Amino acid sequence: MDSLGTLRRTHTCNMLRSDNLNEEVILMGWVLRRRDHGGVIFVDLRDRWGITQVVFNPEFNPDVHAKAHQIRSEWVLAVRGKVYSRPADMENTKLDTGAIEVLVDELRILNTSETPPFPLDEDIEVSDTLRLQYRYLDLRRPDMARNLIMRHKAVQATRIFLDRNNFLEIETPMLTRSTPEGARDYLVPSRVNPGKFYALPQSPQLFKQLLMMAGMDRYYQVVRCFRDEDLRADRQPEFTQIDMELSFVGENDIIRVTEGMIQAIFNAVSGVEVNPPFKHMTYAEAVQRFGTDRPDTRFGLELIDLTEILRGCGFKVFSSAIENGGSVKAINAKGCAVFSRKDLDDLTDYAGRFGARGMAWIKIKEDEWQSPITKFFSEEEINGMREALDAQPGDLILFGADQKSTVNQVLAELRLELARRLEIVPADRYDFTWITDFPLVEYDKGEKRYAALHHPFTAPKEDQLDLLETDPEKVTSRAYDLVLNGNEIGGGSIRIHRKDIQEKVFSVLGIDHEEAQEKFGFLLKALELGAPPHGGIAFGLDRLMMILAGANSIRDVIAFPKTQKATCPLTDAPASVDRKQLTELHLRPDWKE
RNA sequence: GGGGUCGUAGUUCAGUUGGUUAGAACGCCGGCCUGUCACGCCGGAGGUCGCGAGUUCGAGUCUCGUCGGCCCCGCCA
Repeated sequence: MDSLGTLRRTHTCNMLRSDNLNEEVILMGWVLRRRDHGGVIFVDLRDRWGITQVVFNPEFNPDVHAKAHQIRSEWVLAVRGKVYSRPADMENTKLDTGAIEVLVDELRILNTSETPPFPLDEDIEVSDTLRLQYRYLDLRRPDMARNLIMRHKAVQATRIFLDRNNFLEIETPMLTRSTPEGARDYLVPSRVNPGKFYALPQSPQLFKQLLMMAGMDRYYQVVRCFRDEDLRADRQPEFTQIDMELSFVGENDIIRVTEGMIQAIFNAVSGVEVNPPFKHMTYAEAVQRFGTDRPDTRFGLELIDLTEILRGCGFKVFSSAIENGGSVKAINAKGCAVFSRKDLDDLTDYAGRFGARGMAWIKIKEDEWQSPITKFFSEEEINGMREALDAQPGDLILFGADQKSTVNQVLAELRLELARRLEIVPADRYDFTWITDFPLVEYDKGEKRYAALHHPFTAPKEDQLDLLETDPEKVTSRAYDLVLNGNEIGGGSIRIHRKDIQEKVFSVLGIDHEEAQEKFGFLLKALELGAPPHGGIAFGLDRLMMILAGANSIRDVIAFPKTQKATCPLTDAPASVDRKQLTELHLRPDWKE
């Protein structure tokens, strides 16, 4: 006889309702909580579906009741009993199953449990190390279980939607070659080929393009990607993308099909209606109005450019920033003139974290513009600012003046911080924006060369090919990002399908012919052998789920995530390996332990 | 590589100006309790104050170092 005996589960712990009265049922699950009254004993039995109260009554079955006394938290039980309605006024409206209970006639203890290292039944914040060390307990908690269930539903909806739209799910290699562009690779030494290494994919980019060249038309994959970079709340060394590529399409075809996919995901996961088409905004507009290419458009506090109004003004910090090619922009924090000196100091400190060397401000009062810097401005400049900012009494103006990129970054972050402080961010709104017309490349001052903003396979706009040689920074690419509430959740582009253009772009990026052949020869060859026009996109599943789950970190939507040091407290990975393993891999174990 | 912050009972936390026996709540253990649902009542056990050094008559508290968690910059799309 196995440990279940003859018992087999008939219902989950979230299934029984008043309709089931008098049915004999068998439930299995974990003991969330027991309430032992000496006489009657109540146990809240939990599985991933929910909670059902089961009752042990000494008058009904003394033997089972006696056995139930020893039950403790997180023991695993099988119970057989009959469904009863709870006595009048004893229903628990907090539980889906709160109208009923199961009076137990047979109890089978499937397993005992030690006292758990942290409570599973409360919303207490437990330390992350402990949660990850005992992740299997953490995942029993309803919030975490809900997140994983959500994630499953999202992936399921994705597969159904894409299948109906004639996409093929095709797997690409996890062991591939290192790519020079982009993030640091995770490397895997080759035993069979001494001194050579595979890389784990940062994305299946080249393979999915090759699949288009293979005629697969529409490809997708829910795929793990790897990047050996430092972690953040929204960055893990391994993460999952919904990766897609389509042939014979332009930007809008891809945008249309993925909007449908997002709609299907939201509907399946949370029943939230999203309404495509989503709005579009150019990169230039996003940077101008919000200081970033992933604007949170759920609230105002937009950046106002005062550069032209204040050119040559008497305040040297501003005028010299403008003379040096920078800009002056400002945010009108409506009604914030009441901010204290400390509030302003805090905001200045905050701005400092993003490179601001200071933060000028003006409080708009009924009779004056209160600020240490007002005296530097002419009446014309004051009036110009008043008009541009729509400054009204009670407002607070916050300035940024520096190189353009610094001003944008500082004010973009300041804007978010202000919105949080003012609590003006609508929590249950989903604001989608497509960002388009990105520059193809930007100049990397450190590396002294142009770097691809998206990646080196992104197509330039076809009417700007001439600019590639003369003024690469002016070239607009055919890339697009989908931004949701200030988070970049997806990005893609129409790719280069002509060999001559791909070679030209490589050369702009400082990859000479020889290097291009060595690293991307196989792609260039494929472009010579009938490559169709194609493009694609990839969505960050973890980030999307984080937003949908209302979580603060993608760790909360990943079953077994890593700590910020990229370790796993559960398995203790990464770990040392035997000398023999290293030798086999032709690695020299000569570092210090 | 850098900045910030945290580390005290199983858990979440408090701990005054450096002061003698380090507290609370929950949990745990024992007892009582037949309608609770965060059950209740009574009693009890439980501490390498992350680790190491230093200052001091005396360190949970101050200093330095170190390890770890988290947030951020750099990095990363």
